Amino acid sequence: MPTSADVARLAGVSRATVSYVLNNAEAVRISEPTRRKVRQAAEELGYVPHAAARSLRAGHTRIVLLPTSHVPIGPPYSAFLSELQWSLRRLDYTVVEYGSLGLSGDEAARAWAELRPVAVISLGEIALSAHNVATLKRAGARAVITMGPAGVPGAHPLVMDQSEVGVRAAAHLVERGHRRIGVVVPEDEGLELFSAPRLEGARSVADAVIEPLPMAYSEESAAALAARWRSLGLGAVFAYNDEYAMLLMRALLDEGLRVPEDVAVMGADDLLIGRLLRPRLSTVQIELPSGDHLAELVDRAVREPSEITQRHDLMAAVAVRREST
Amino acid sequence: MPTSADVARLAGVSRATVSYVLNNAEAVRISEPTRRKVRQAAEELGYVPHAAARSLRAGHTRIVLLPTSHVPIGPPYSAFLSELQWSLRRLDYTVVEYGSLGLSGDEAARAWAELRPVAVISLGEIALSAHNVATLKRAGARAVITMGPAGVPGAHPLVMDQSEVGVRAAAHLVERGHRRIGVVVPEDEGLELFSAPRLEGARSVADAVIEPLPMAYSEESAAALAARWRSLGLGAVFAYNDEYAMLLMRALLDEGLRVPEDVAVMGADDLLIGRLLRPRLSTVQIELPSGDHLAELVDRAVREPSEITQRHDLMAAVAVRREST
DNA sequence: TTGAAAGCGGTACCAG
DNA sequence: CTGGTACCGCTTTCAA
Repeated sequence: MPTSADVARLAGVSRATVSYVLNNAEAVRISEPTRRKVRQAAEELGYVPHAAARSLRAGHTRIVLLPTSHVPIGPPYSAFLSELQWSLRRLDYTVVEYGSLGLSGDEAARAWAELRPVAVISLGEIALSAHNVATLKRAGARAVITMGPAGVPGAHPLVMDQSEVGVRAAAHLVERGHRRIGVVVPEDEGLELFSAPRLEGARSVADAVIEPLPMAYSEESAAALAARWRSLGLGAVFAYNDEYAMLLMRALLDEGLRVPEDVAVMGADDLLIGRLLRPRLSTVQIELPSGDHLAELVDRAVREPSEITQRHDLMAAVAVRREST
Repeated sequence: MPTSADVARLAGVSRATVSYVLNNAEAVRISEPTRRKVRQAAEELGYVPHAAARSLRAGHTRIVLLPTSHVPIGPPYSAFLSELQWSLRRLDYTVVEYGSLGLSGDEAARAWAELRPVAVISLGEIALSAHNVATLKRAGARAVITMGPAGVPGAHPLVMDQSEVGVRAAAHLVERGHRRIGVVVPEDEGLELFSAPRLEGARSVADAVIEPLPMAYSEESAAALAARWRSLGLGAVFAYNDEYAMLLMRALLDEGLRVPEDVAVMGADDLLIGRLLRPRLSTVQIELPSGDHLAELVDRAVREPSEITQRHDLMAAVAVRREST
């Protein structure tokens, strides 16, 4: 691969001049003929600058690190994430997805710090300590953003509190006269990040008696749960999200139960599949900020780290009654 | 941030020794007391090596670049992708997601090359020319893998040919006695990468007369299509994937049509939602390789670029009859 | 067994 | 307006 020295040689100028021309340096005036020579030489050689060398010299990168677990977190969140990536890209950041499953907070912080990211956006898969945040900051991170339920000292808290979803669901069911409420908890690994707070949220609602119901994402598991439904004595169920809710509702209907007369069913995330069956599924609708919005927040934090410190609440949840409750 | 020089100073040794100790260099024998001193100094300072500096010196990176468009490509593919990322991470690669929407092949190749990735895995959002592949190779890419339907000269072709899905669907419907077949084509932007080959595949089936039917991912659009269904004179429909199929089937049932008597409905991707309605949805099941498998392929290509050159076929598709056809 | 020093590719200061 | 040069942090010969 040709370097800037090769370009300089071919153009008959110095490396400094090459750098000035190719970066459109404002501070320095370069004559038009020279500019042309340099550009043409670069073109001819197929010169491409070396990002690592540049950021080594600059002392900072444009990397935004996004730790990922490989969990199917559901359409609204993955849409949000990909929008976020896209928006960051437009602001000229380089998004690095760092699979961090199984790493401790210390290990993760160290591994991330090696890349000297200018910002880290953690969804909460990894529990970061204040010390970990400090490590990242020392390594050049101008913003460490956590999106879990808990705030971490030193980090910018952008709260995405899933417990609110559980609260809305349970409150809605209580309002409609139910006391004993089942809450489906996915057995599938990795989903606790979402399911645990949702369960806790439901538990926190006054007058509700909550019964956790483990269930896997399969027809068989749903059928098994439906088969023993009558013995549970539950008049209502909040099923983690719309997919689990639909799976369970289908099984309950097959079992001969009437929805909502015998059992009220509530989902979450307001997915389109909730409208495929009759009765239509009641759900908890979630309002996520746009990826653009968060990207701008990150950008501002990077440019002016001191400015943004207060806690931002990112998520709103509201119950939507359809026909299943 | 402390550098290796700081560690050296604190430990009372040279930078070279620090490097040897921290990288467990085999070629050099360092006394145990020295090792301890160095390790402790590094620990004490919270030293974290600088990845960019290291790879600048080494002359190569461990970056695998994954261009992304921000399109909802559906569960089986996104599961495959996240599994792939995870497997690459385990092989000690750094996965960089590069949002490349709207870039031309030339622009994309240039932007990617700046990072000097050791491998590029393109899903086919960007049409790469042989020249672009050459640019990437010159920039240090030991493997350029394309997963679209078409092979690119110089790249390792890993074929994921979506047209096979259309072929299977149409063939299944023809086999069951249908001639005039509607094919739902999503209006949603970005999905042509999948939908166009699926349509073409269906078109290629002998004895089938194909009618493309644009439809958006919404109840309204499905209802509108269902409302004019009787006037279309189609006995069967292949609906891009299970989600569109379910949306349409729901609308057709609401319209008073019987499935499969009046109209046979076929989906693709074998999603769980296909089993929520009655009749259960017939579908084209797709067999994707495991992320592990592809990651190993990439790894082998990186280590021995010459070895792998023949075209790998990654995807198998097979029609699964349930009750809707 | 350890240290000195060169150099990876760019950028930006200071001279001329 | 352009060139020389020091330096970013790390690895790796080569000498001592």
